[in-house]
Amino acid sequence: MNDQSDVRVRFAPSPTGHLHVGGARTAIFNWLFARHHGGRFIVRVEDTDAARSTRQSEAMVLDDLRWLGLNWDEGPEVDGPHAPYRQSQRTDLYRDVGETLLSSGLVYRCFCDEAELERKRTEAEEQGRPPHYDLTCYRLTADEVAAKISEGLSSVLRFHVPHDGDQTSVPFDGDVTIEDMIRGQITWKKESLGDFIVIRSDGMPTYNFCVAVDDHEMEISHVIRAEEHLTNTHRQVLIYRAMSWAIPRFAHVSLILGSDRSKLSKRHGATSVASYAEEGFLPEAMFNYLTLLGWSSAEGKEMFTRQYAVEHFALDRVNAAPAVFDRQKFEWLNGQYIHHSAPEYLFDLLLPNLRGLGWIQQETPEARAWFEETLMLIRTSATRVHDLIPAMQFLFEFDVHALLEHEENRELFADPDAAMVVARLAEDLGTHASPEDGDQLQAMMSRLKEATGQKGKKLFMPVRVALTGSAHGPELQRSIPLLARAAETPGLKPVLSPLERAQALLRHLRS
RNA sequence: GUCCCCAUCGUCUAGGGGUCCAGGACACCGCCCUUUCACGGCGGCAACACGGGUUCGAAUCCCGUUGGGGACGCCA
Repeated sequence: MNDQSDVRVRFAPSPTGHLHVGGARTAIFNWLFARHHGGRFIVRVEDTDAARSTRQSEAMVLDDLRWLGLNWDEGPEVDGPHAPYRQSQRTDLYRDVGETLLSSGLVYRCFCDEAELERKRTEAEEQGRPPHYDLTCYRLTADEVAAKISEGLSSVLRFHVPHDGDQTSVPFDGDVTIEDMIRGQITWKKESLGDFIVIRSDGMPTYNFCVAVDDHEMEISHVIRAEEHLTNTHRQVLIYRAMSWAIPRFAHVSLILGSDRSKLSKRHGATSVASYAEEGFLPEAMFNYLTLLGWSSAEGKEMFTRQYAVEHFALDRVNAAPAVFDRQKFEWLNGQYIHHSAPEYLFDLLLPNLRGLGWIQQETPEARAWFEETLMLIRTSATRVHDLIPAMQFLFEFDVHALLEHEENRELFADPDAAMVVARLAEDLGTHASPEDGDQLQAMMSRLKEATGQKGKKLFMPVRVALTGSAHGPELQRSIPLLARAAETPGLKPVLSPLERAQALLRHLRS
């Protein structure tokens, strides 16, 4: 690690569905670590479980990573010096290492079938023993093994954890100690470790085996991964030792928990990055929030760019305790990003929706400018991107029936004074042009004040409801001009002018 | 059950022997801003799991207890 360019880290997803937030956070920490040290960020697809892995899932996971802004230097679709980066395409490599281990006696053939193993496991558990393999096949003589093979029995390759009493002399010790960069020293005694399968009966390698082989072969310097893999580490270290390979540094990041403090899973609701994207969360906010789940900047900054995180990220500021995923804080952060987003950016995000709703019919410069001004006005009311749509609805839809279905609006116009304000408003809009800026609106309100004798809330509220259809919304000073100009902005859906709105309401109040 | 990890406000966290009757953020409550709703500003509530050590002094170090989580698979 003295030479910073030697940093090589990897994110190793199994392609069995969309990228989950836990995986995303692990990917982010790896990416941050690589970028901070000027190292390489590698993506390796762990698809040795043929039954569950699909190419479609792989594509989804890669899309999710890209959405988060995590680019990889080596991996699928990019390639690199250690290609291929899909484990299913590297099986020859694993088989070779398996053979090597078999010939040196560090791995043995095991003929026990799954049902038998299952039986032994439950038996061991009932007797309060650790559910480790009972070494039946380890004790087989060469002749017995040969006999079983000629019988046509299928077998797996099993790794033997060396113990002191072993007859075969072994070149390494079964006790394992690592210096985890987040958790410090962690030790496993060989007595607590069981022999484990390295190559399945169908010839496919198991997770713990290919991880070790690939991390070595790909020259991974730091293995940064979730804590659920912590207890696998001893197996991988044993494989490194058996092969006399240099052992990488490990850093086990704590788990992300649901509100009940168990590992975050589907039953806690949305857990995939894609589902949050669909819900209207911004990639910048997701990146920021996930980074904050376990890491904190020395300055205590809570909102930051990717660049800031790259500059300040360090593993020694990563918390060893698990973190509960707090949707409320995530929503707050997302809201902050939206409140500060450039209207141009929001407009581009929303464009497909606006087209779908018919609110924009032609993408004219005028329509674009009008929307940007609108978004500037309403962006502070949203916590998710899609909240912006209902916030703009009053500009495009006006329905007197719906308006009067609201109790508070009915009560408002039951007051003759309020109804009278609407009448004067309609008159004013009929004789003067609709106010197209704040000054004109102010002038109109002054005239209305004089004509009605009303002021304050009793003047503004009837006007607000009459023109926007609701007692709540952004400031009138800017909303009304926007509404007035919408009617004459090319490219927008044709909308009712302020005058038409006031007249429509008036007709209803009188009937 | 066995092994491993973890333990500061409800949640995310700062803190790593004295500067801590513990700081920030979200949420919540109040006030201000405001013709409404938001935004924003200000303030409030709220935590060192427990018990033993070590030390002049412990949220910080050690041991234990309790609690939580994870792993124990021919899944990854």
